[in-house]
Amino acid sequence: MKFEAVTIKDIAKALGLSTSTVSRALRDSYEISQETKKLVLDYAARINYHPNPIALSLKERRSRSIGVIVSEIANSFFSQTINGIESIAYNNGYNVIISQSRESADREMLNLQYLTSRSVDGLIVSVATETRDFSFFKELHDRGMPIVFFDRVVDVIQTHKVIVDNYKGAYDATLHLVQNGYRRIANMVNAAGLSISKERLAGYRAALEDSGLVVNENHIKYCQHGGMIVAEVEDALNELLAEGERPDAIIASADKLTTNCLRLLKAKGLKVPDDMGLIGFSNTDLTELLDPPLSVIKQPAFEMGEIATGLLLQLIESKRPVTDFETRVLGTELIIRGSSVDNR
Amino acid sequence: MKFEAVTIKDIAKALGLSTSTVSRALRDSYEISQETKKLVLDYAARINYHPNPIALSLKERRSRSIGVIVSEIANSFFSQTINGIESIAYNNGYNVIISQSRESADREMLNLQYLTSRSVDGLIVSVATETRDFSFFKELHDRGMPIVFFDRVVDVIQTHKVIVDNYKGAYDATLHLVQNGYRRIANMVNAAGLSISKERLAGYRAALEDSGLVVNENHIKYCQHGGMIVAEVEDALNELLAEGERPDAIIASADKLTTNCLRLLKAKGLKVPDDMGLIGFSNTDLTELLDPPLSVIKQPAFEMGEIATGLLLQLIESKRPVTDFETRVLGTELIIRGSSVDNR
DNA sequence: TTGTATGCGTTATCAG
DNA sequence: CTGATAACGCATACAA
Repeated sequence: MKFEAVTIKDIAKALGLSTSTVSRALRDSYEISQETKKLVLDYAARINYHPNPIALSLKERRSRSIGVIVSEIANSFFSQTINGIESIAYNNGYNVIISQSRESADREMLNLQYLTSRSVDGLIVSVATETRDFSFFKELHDRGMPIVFFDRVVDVIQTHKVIVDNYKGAYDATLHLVQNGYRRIANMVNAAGLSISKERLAGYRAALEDSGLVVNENHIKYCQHGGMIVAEVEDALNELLAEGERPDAIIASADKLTTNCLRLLKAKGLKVPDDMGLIGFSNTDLTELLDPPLSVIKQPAFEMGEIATGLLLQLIESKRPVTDFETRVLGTELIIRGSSVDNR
Repeated sequence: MKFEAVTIKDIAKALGLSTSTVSRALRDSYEISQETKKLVLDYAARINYHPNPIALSLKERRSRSIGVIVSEIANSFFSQTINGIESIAYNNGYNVIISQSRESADREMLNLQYLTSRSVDGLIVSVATETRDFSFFKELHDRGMPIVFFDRVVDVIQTHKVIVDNYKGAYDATLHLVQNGYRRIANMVNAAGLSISKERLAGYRAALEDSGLVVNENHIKYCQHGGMIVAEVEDALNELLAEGERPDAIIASADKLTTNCLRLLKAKGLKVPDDMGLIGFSNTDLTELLDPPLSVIKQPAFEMGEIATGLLLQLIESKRPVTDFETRVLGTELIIRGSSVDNR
């Protein structure tokens, strides 16, 4: 009853043809006469025929849909990326199915199973903080499922990846703090296992070392939940403030880490950047309207989504198995107090 | 080749049974012996069998998936709502397919067609600003497609709706401005056709009238694109500032309207709230960290998503056609300078 | 209690 | 050029 769609059969019956003829006419097959074609096409258009994608999926083992797994949709970076993904997918007639891992490895795997069993033609993934075991991804990929990773990528899987230059982003930001007189720069890092964490931490370390400063290991605090849970940021911050060598600035290597750090500092009456320098990775809106504006490292999220999708569609639609995968590295934008100072 | 899933047929062959027996055993049918059931279930579990949702969809004309249409994913309000939607859907074994209208009526209809042809079991929709003609929605709904509207609802369609008390939200905010000495309060409104625009405008009018103030029609500016395009906000703002009776405060009735207004005021060197009062509907992060914090009317987005999904699943799973639909009205939160002063 | 046949909408293969 | 038939994976009415 629900949405009684017209089928090929309806057309065939109405026109006194067979379903195969109709099917071929609709697909513009060379072996159908012009008249029949026109007849069928006109009628199909008139009664607003649309092929049933479900039937097609069953038959062709493809669904013209791509699965996306991110940790949280309600996160500016990811929602901006999804925007880019959807945009390209839409233009190419693909549908997007989005799911959230909420940083849970279990949930990530469930989503993965669901999406594959739903015959998505490919996957775009940014892995959960919790995930340690990537064998499921690997197995899937080995079986031929096209996967493109972005942001949080998986080293052990050979496929296209889209990331930003996290190393340089953190490096430049740290250097900027040094150049502005900060000497005891701490680093609040996302979950240790993530690719982005490692890269950003490395950039931070290198900038300090290149500036002739010594890295104080007590100044590096990991937050397993990436700042989602305020308490963990608070603990980390309190530890930093209680340090013998108390930091005078912080690099926050995740979006929520940055904003929650800012909240907590404000709550403690510490002014940014006078009492405490702060630069963080963030794609949140309004940072430039804070007073003073918050300095951030911003990722080209929308573009990342576009690129990832382009690469994925390429994989999906290429006839032969691809072996030379590429890692696309985009530049971050260092926005100091509301105005961009550095690009690429 | 890709993801060679095991089918019922494989199990049947391996166990020397017929596919129907296997199918029934898996569905725990009463007409299958305990032994056979156990045999089948154990084997199925062992080889990690999962029914093919596509085949199921084709057969049962249902997909255990729900379609969501919003204007923009990368908008705090909508991404928070989607978060709530996904959360409930996930708990009930439903999949969510999200699409964006980008405020275009055409695109909205395309998405609608796509989703229905993909056999979604129901729809959760917040209509595009551009949409004037709701006959497609109506037709779909009349044909039995369960639809729940949220935020921007459609009057002419009798179904569940989830909204906030936009009238009261705007009323309270306007009143608050009056009580703080503002007398010439303007209103920047989203596209005129939207339900939320009308409701918010009505609340604004009522508050002024109840305060003994006269509504100056020149103080009401519509922005067709809801503030997405900076230029339209700028034009509206410039017109307001050029008014003979120049406004001393603004109610911004949409998220982007609020933030872009703030940006422009700042650019013009007008301080909020000293030079110009401003309260807007907004679910954007960080507003409480602005200095001074921005006063906003905040919607319980996540909760709205949860409720809408609950209602939709109810519709989907109810055997008989539902006729008594309800409109769930939630309270907004008026947050003045970072601290909530009013609820419900 | 189990098996056989049919159909969901489509396309591919094989006959005419 | 066109038509009949099988198949994709599953559930079910009908047989046995």
